[in-house]
Amino acid sequence: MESQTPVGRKITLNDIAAGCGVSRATVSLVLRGSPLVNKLTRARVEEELRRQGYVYNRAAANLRRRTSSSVALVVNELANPFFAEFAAGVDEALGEAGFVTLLGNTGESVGREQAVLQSLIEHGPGGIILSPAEGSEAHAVLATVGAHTPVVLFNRELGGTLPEYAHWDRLMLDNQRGARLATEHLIARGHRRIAFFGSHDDSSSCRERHAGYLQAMQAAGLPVEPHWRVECALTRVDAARAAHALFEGGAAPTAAVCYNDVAALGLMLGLNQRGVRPGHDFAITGFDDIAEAAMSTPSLSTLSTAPRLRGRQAAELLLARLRDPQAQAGTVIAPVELVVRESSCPLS
Amino acid sequence: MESQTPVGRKITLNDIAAGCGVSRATVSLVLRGSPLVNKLTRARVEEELRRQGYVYNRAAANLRRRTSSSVALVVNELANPFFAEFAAGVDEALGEAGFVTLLGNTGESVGREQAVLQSLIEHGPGGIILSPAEGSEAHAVLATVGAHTPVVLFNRELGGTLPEYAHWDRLMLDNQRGARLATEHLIARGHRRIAFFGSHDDSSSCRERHAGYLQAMQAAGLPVEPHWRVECALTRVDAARAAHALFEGGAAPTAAVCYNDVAALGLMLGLNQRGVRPGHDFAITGFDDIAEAAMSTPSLSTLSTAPRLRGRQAAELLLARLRDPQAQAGTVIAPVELVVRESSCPLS
DNA sequence: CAAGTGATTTGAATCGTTCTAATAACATCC
DNA sequence: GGATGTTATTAGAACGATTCAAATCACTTG
Repeated sequence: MESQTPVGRKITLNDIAAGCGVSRATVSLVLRGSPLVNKLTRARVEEELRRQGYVYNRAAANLRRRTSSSVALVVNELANPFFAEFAAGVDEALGEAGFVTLLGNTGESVGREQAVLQSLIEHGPGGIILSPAEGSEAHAVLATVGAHTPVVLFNRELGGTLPEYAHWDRLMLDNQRGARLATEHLIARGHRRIAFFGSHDDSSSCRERHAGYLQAMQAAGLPVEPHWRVECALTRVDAARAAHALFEGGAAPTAAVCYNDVAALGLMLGLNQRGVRPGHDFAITGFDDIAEAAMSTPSLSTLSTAPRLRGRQAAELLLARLRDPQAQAGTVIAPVELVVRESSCPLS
Repeated sequence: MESQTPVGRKITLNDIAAGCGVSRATVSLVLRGSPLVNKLTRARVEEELRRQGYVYNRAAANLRRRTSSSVALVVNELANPFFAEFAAGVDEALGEAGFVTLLGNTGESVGREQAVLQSLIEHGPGGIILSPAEGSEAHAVLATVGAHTPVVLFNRELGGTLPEYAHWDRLMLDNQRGARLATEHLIARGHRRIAFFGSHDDSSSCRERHAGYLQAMQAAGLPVEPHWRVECALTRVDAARAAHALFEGGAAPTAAVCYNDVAALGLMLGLNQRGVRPGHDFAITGFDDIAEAAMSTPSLSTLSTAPRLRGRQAAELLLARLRDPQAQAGTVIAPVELVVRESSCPLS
């Protein structure tokens, strides 16, 4: 029967060393599989490790080695499936590399973002993957994370500008192109009065998508009415509420390019409440391709972003940076792909 | 202009102490707001802290104090909105208490669960909140986390039994009662041939829900056909695929109690593909009340579990345990509430 | 003025690792 | 036999904080 210790102090290298008559240093070498140690000693030590139920104290090791084995992941809305998938991807890739994920959720609040970053940075993560809250400012973030910890920005830019010495990497989606593709698609289906729905212009990704939309509209020589730009918070409930604004004012749109899938699904709900049938009387596109997009009725035409893959990619970027801290900072623009489903019906 | 340090070593207590001519001990006292230190010294030290841009090294402090300021959160499927919400709730409550969340996602794999727990435990979390993967065994989990780290089990039981010395708390949903309520509701709406759809019997929560269903059926004197129990993985896609099995064999059911919302939404999709209209020709109930439940067409009748609140609650349980490690281990059964929407139509 | 008091400050040990430089034991070579 | 390697092992100082006992200082006070 293995001797287990139901209660008592934690086992340390000293206990093991004492337990089999070698020095602490030797045990440490065994732990890290050094070739310097004799086969027999190694076996004896390993047996003792098992017997006493030793567990490695990585925090102590990190302190001594001045390294880190964690990465902080700070997202603006974990409850959004896009970010949940993203987080799963990040955690997966970090885990494979032997890192652990420190989670922080800001709920789209700049204040909480500050608090969360502050708390996480004190735990000494090797780096930070940050999807900023709307309205988050570069100088504020830099002030709390400091210049020592590498940052990968995901999804959104920060407000203001970073000093040159902070070389932060970026992983962004091809927002402008995506929104342009969606708009062109709706135009090709015969729509001429097309709205842009959701989010706020505070967010860089929103501005980019809006720009793509405008680009396509202008290229097609189509006019754009002011009341075709409706802002809302990124929840289904708020999007449903905001839907009605599309029909107040002049000529009502027959289609909408939505900031993302959550906004699009909320818009569908709002339209249904008005008796307008999405995918029938009104065409809609989303952005993200979250799992629900394929499953909703009507299914949602959208831009696929492969959030889990993006998560892995963000993790890879950070790991690369940790390997080479001096490398030139880079921006990766992840491609997006138009997925046509039922919601982007032709003009009836 | 504040002097910032774009590059260089990390600032420690020693730097601060040297920088304003006091001892390391004094600076430490200032940091923790001790009343022992003189007002003037405190001011001088605080100024220096700001000037040098000091950041606290919580790992070092934890090592010395033999405490922990982190909690590991291990979930079986982060991409499931139910768990994403749960995670957000956990992180929120832990953050308020000054703890940081170490994330681990197992993707419903017992192997990954082991690996994830192993890696997390080495970072010395104060405790673990675990929603086990299907088929996870008590003795295996205990062996890797050890008896020193308190655990709160959420949502599912582990297989096998725990030794008495491991007093782990539990936060479970009132699965049996919930499923019974759902079934009784469908019976009250006139259904007599009711299926139980989704998940696998490996999972304790699934067995409990199934038991609740059987209980209601028996109480109403209704027969249960074997092919009315259809298992599937907890993704919409697999649920949609599995839907067809309901109609193979004898008398087809007119309603289904689903293991959870994801299964229910997938079932809807599968029914639509067969030309059966959920909420019209076929009644459905879910479990969890994820955000999409209210938004789907038809909207989904389900059992509300308030996942974010459960997350907070799990965190509270763990924090209470950290405050009093010797307290009797407890099991909390969180109430669930039937939310009637469109999907549970009367028998047509 | 010696001793007592309260308010501040500090030296040194410690947490559980890693790592450098030193030591020890033993074989090899001229 | 002494110089030279080779191979295994280890003592002890870090890492960046906390903490306790002890020291220092400025005042009272009998």
